Amino acid sequence: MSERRETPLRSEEIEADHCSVDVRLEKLGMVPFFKPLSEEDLKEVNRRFRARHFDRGDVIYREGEAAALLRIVVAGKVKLIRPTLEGQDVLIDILSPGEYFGSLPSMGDEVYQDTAIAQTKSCVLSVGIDAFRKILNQYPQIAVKVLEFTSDRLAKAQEKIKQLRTFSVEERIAYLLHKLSKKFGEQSDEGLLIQMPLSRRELADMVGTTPETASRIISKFKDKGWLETGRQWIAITDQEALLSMGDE
Amino acid sequence: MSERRETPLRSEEIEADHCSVDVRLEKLGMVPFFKPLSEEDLKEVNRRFRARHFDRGDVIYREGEAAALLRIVVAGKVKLIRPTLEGQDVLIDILSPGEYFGSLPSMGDEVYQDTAIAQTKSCVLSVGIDAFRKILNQYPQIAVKVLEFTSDRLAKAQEKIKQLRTFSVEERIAYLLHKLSKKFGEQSDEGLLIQMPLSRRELADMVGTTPETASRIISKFKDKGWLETGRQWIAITDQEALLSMGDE
DNA sequence: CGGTATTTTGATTTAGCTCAACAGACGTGG
DNA sequence: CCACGTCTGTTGAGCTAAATCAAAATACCG
Repeated sequence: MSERRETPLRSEEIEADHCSVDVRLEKLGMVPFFKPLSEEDLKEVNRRFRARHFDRGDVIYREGEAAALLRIVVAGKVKLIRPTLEGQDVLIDILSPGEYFGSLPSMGDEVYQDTAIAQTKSCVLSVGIDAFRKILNQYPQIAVKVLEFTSDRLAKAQEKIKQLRTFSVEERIAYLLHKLSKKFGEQSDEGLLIQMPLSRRELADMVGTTPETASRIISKFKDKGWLETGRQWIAITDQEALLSMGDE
Repeated sequence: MSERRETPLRSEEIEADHCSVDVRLEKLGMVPFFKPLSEEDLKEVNRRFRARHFDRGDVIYREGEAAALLRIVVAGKVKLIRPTLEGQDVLIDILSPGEYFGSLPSMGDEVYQDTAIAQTKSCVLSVGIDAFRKILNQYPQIAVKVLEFTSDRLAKAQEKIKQLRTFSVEERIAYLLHKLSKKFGEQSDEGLLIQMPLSRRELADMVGTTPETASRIISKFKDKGWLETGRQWIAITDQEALLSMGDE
C-alpha cells in the first residue's frame, strides 16, 4: 500500500535565460493586457519593463512596503497572502504567467496591502507605477483590459466572501480543489495532478480553515477514492464527485 | 427608560426633478469618475446617460439578468447583495452618490453577479456597456479613474475576507459600525446616527452572521453605553470604545 | 390604540478550532 | 545507500463561538 514514492511534482526548470532580454519580448506579447498592441507598440512598451528572477520561497514584496511597482508573472507561480497577527495568513490567490500583481494606480494608501512570495521558481516583470500610468494613458485599450482583469478579480473575491458564509469547510475545499485542478491540473499517473507544491497549511489558508481540519477532510476524500495525495501534492481522481459536492 | 420615540431617521426627500435632465449635468460633474473632464466633454458624456428614479425596496437589477448597463448612484443609497439559496443573502456593499455599480467591461459572464436594490429613494444614471466602453477609449483618464475605484474595491473585498477569518463576530460588528458611521454618520440627538434604514438582518448579512447573534451583540454594546438603537436605526455614542474593540 | 414586522432573549446543538501526540516523507551527511 | 533529523501531515479528545430552534417582547405605523 504505502510503497516508497517520489513526489510526482515536476520541479520547475526555469533557467536564468528565461528572464533574459531576449525572450522577454515574446513573453510580454503573450500577456493578455498587451494583446491589443501592435508589434511596434509592444517593443516600445517592452523597453519600460525590467525582468527579475525569484527562487521558491523568495519574498517579492511585503505588506506595508511602499507600493512602487506593478508586476507581471512571466514564468512560474506567485502566491499573494494577507498576513495576520498570528501567522495564520489568508491566501488571496496563486498567480500563473500572464497575471499581474503589485500596485495599480490607486486612490488610497501607496503601500502594498498584501505580501507576494514565489511559490515556484519564477520570472517577474516590473514597471514603476508612474510609467505604467503613462502606458495606460497612452494606450486606452490596455487600460480597459486591465480594468477587465481587475473587475474579474473583484467578482471572484465577492464570490469567495459568499462562499465563506454559505458553504461548509468541506464544500469549500471540494470547490477549491476543483478550481485548482482546472487552473493547474496536469494528467499524471496519479490522476489530474495539481502541478504545484501545496501544503495543507496553504490549502487551509485558501479556504479559511486550519491545517488540521483541511487534513481531516482531505483524508475523507481520499477514503472515498476521490483523490490521491502525498506531501505537498494532490491529484484528483474523481472530478465528478468533487464537483457534485462543491458546486455552486 | 422606554418613552415613546419616533425614528430619528430622516426620510429621504428625493423629488422627481432630482432625476430630471436639468440637474443631471451638475450631478454628473460631481461623480469622481468624471472629475478630469472639461465642461465641454462632460456635456458630451452626459448625453449618453439616462436617469431613472427608484423607490425604497425597488429591485434595480437581479443576479443572473443579462448585464447590459453600468450605473451610477446620483442620489440615495443602493445596496448590492449576493443572494444565496436560503435567503440569507450576503450584503456586499451599500453605495452612496458618486459610486458606480452594475457591469463593467468584463471578460467572463455577461450576467450580473449580484442583485441591486434601492435602500432609500434613489436616482440612478445608466449607460449601455458598449457606450461606456467607447467613453473609456475616448477618455483614457476616465478609464484610469474607474480602474482606481475598482482596485480600491478589490482591496476592500480582500480585507473583508481576511476579517471573516481573523475576527470574531463581535469584532466585525464593531468594525462595521465604525465604518458605517464614518460613511453615513450624521450628528443627531441620539448620537452619531447612521443615516439609513438598517435592520438586524442586514447588519448580519454584512458581517456574515445571523440576525439573532447580531442582536445579542448590539444589545451588549447598548448595555455598555456605546450606542443607541431602535427599529432599523443605530446611533453611535462612544466611537472610541467601538474602535478599540474593532480596530485592525 | 391595535396590528405587524422587527428585535430580543432563552435553550440547545454543532462545526470546526485548539491542543497534543504521533507517524510518515524527504533530504542530508556520513 | 542507509540512518537520522526535521518538517509535514494525521489522528484524537475536548472545548467554544456561533448557529439553530423557539417564544416572548417591543417599536413603529396608521
